[in-house]
Amino acid sequence: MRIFNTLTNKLEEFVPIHEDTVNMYVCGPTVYNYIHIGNARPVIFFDVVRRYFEHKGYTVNFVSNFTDVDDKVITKALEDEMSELEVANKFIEAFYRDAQRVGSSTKYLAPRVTEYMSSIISYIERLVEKDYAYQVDGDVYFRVGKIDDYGILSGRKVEDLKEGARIDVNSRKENPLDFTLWKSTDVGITWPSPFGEGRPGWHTECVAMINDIFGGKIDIHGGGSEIKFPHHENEIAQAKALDGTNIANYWMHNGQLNIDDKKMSKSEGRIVLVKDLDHDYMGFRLFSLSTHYRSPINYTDDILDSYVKDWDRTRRVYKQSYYSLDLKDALEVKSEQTPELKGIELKFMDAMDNDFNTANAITELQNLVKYTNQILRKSDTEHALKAAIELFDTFFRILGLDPGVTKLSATDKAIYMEWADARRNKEFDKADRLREKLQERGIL
RNA sequence: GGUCCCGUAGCCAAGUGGCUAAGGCAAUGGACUGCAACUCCGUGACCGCCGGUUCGAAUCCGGCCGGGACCUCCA
Repeated sequence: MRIFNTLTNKLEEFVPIHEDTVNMYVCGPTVYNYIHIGNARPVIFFDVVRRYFEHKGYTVNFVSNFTDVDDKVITKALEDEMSELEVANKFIEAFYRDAQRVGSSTKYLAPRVTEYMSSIISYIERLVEKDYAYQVDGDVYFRVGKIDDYGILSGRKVEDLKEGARIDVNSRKENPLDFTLWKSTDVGITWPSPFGEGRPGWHTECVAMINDIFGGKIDIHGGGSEIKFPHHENEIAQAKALDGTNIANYWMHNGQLNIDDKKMSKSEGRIVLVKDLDHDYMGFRLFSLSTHYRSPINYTDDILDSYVKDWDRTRRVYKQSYYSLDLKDALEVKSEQTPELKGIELKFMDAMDNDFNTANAITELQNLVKYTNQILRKSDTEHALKAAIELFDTFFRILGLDPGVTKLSATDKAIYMEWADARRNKEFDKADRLREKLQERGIL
């Protein structure tokens, strides 16, 4: 299985640190608002990464944090006259709801910054002890100049960065590239520390948590490409300062989601929240996985609509197959693999093995849709249909898609039989009434 | 200004040196059908432009045009 490692910019064969286990960490949201569809992209993609590793038999230790202390959280708390904790709780709850709506599992470890304050503080202390960080009036900054290959992840050179850096007149930093580890402040929530009252900068939480939870280097560190620099670069710098590692063997970054070919912008009204997607969550998930994760993806209502239709088609054939067996009480029939199904399965897994090429995997899902529709039109295909359903189940489990189909009740079956009889007897008025009933029940 | 990415049919999108360039949506012709819906079969591409490398390029190199990201809080 190959993964594109953004640390080396190469496709690399995946070799876990511990056999049969994948330790992965994905940078999570800052919880000061409802998540938008751009936030949902890594939530969906890395969920699929985990699902695929699990499909391959790995135990996956998946961790994704909540940044619950930060300027934006504090500002929001002041605006809404709530405590930071209340703001965080509100939006963490909303996050879980939205994540589940788009089909992502929320059963993973989700540490909060506020729960790891002592780890973060001691991490900073150790950086100071090793002289990789310095204190100025209660602030603590990281000394970027001490890291030889700073810029290794984002492919930047320190000289280039200096040219682009803004000149901060009141800077207390030795070097404009140095970043804040601890910020002295009296606005909003603060914690006592050896450096004074204040709160941590953004860049230390992830490394401190990874250190605490995993006790060292992990297999995969993921996140959006826009936080490659400076956030992930700074994580690497800190870890390198403390123990000389890159924290993770494989770095994975997903591309951005744009709206109308432009970056999302709250101020320009170009933003779509997950909670406002109405009921098109599975269509959105399909859309989100239809472009390779490293490429940018463009959202418009029309584009989403075409995937909503595609998903309708997919769940419809699944539903029809399932019900056609259920109506004959044949759901437990022995499945019989066909060469076509085998070919579809192999190509699907090949695509996933090749750096999680979900776009090509979805093509195989679509091929499965077409093939299943073909056998559905033929008679005496129960065994192949059962195999097709099983393959759908596998694909759905890996991609996190849920067709929401369950067994028919005795009443459902009775109405269906009555409808079939009425049609056979050409009692069309009666048939139409029954058809309507079946449609209401979501069976047709 | 610095660093980097992308440009494939009306729309979305795979493919990154070699059979007739996947797949979906839309459109359109046909089949099926009590009417619908669904479904099936068929129909669509001078791969942004110009030049180069090569026996051979959508794929590699150079230039141009167009779009975008990061460098600054932002997933």
